[in-house]
Amino acid sequence: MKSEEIARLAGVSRSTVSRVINNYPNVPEKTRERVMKVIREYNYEPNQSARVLAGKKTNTIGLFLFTIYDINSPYRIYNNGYFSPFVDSFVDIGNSMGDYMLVHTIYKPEECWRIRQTFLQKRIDGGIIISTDKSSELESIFRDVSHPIVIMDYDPSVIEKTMGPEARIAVVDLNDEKGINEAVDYLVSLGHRRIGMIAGRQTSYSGLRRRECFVRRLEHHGLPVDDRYMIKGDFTWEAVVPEIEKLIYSQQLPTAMIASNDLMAMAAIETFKRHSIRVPEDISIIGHDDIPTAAIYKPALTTVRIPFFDVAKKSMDMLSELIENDTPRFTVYKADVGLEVRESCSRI
Amino acid sequence: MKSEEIARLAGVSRSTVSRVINNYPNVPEKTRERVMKVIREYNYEPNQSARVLAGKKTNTIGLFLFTIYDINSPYRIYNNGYFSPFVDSFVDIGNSMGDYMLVHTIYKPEECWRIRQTFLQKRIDGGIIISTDKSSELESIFRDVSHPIVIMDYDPSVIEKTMGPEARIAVVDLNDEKGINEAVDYLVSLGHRRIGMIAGRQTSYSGLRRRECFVRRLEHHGLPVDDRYMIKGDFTWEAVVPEIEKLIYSQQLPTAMIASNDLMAMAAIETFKRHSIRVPEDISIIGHDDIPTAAIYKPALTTVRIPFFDVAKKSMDMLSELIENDTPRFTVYKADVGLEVRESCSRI
DNA sequence: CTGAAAGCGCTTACAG
DNA sequence: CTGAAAGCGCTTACAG
Repeated sequence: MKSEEIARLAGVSRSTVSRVINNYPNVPEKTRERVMKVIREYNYEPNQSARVLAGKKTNTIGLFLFTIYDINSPYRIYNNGYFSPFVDSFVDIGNSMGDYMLVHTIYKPEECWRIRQTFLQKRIDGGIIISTDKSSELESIFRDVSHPIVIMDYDPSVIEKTMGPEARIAVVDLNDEKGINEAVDYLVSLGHRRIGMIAGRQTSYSGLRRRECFVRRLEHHGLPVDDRYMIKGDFTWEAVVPEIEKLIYSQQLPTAMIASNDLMAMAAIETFKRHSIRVPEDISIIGHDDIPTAAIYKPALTTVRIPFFDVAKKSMDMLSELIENDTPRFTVYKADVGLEVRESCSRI
Repeated sequence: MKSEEIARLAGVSRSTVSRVINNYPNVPEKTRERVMKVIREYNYEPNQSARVLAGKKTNTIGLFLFTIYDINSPYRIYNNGYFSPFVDSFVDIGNSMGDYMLVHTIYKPEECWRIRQTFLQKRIDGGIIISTDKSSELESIFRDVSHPIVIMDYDPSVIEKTMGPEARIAVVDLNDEKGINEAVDYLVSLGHRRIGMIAGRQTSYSGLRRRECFVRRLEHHGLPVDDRYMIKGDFTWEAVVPEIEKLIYSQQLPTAMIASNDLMAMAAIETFKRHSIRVPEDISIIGHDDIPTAAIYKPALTTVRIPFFDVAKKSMDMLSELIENDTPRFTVYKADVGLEVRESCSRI
């Protein structure tokens, strides 16, 4: 079934059918009705490719996720409580806006060409990129591609520097400073003075920055930044366990630790438990992100909450904005985060 | 940049450029090289819409998820440990096969027209449908749409009856009988005789069938099927809590229970714990699915394991098969499941 | 082995 | 308000 047949059956031209489909005003109600009747009767849907080729939008949004796991790891991307709420939210929001969502997983920077390809093939109107690590491959996309992009977890200043003159990019940033400050302040208010950190990968924007904020806040309170308590993690469970074990063997424990994500917080808690160090009785732990399991976990995790849905909504709104306006521009949005107090910390 | 310009720059016709792009054999290596060089130099990617309009495949697969949650529920689809490993796997597998994945969430049967629309607009070559409840809307799609579809969690016999003569449908089914039998047998081997079930929604294929298998297996062992121990759940956490509380107040507890999914198993465990009934000391619990959190949970959940990745892989293979062969056909694949023994059951 | 030409199914100035 | 016609950027018989 194509528009030509609809036209014939309704006794009009293809032009008129097209006007009806696109809801143009210049067609009388009676004609519109007649055409719609035929369209409904035959379950007609216009061919997407023909429409796009003739100049319409694709109504498709690309969602590109840079996973932190190896493709062979059994812990894959969406299992990661950080990504799945985002995928969830983005798909829902896109669908409810009438858009189709193309979801793509990127395992290595070298696969970035996939993003460019998707744009150049004109499969999507715009893209959401959830990245973690700084990569030159990604930055080359900011330079080349003039299509609307919203990016999360990337240093805004780097983007502003790298992006080409045609770029239409928005950055969604988290107010990490506020989140980390609240976490540190809370521990201080509970009497803690020996506070450590389980940091995220330092090649990532958020991993690096959360660590900086942490150090600054300790100094603000006049507390020592003890290198022995600064654990190098990489956002995954596996990397944390041996580091925490080393810490335990050193016999020098802090009284509290802040992790750069919840998974690492839980990995630490499990490791402490296995060595009969109780949380929160013996050591207090704060996570980051508030992934869905954080609340179910025992002890329920005190953590810095990311409002996943709101962040996704804001991102999609910004993307729509960029899609509608075809003038190059650059915007940064800083999303609010806040400490969610549960059971994993105690007064000293 | 379009093929015409590439042709001009390479000194050939658009036909030849097309032959190179599509990797047709009838073009000499030298010409191919020359064209490829220009293509690479200009980062040329053929326009997807033009290709499809001219008769090529879309290389896009639709993934349609029927969620069990209300769109307003804070527990949304991917948070549900059942869906997210599937989304994960499907996206990965599709991407690695060179396909694009269009992910769509369906909250109500009335939204089924979205699936039909996606097919009729020729956005996808085929679709994966992960359903839960029987719905006439979905069945009307099996009747109308002649596009390749793989469907999970749906009664194969119903599909075979409803599908139209042109349908190219494959069903991926789980060997629920084996899973439930192993669970019951395991509890019996631990000495349990008063075994209850926390059933899934009885409007869903798997909810209904797991219950049937459970009843049959109890009878096989000559054990009583006690209505007081048959809890009505609906696969969600919220519905289980009050039912378990009713059971607790009745003062008549079974010594073991099998839940139709892990979430309900955990909801039951949490509720028992709150009433100082210990798992597994006082009551043994078995879940179903082996969602990612099942292993981290305390007590680590003994559960019937669904091999998510393998099931997804098999589904995608069957879908590719259906896409390649355009003769109508119907296939059923029964995926293997098995009991994963952990800590949530004990000898009586 | 290669190119000219038709065609895929729409949309959109343009003319009336 | 409406239709004829050009055009979007490819692919694919077809002819040579």
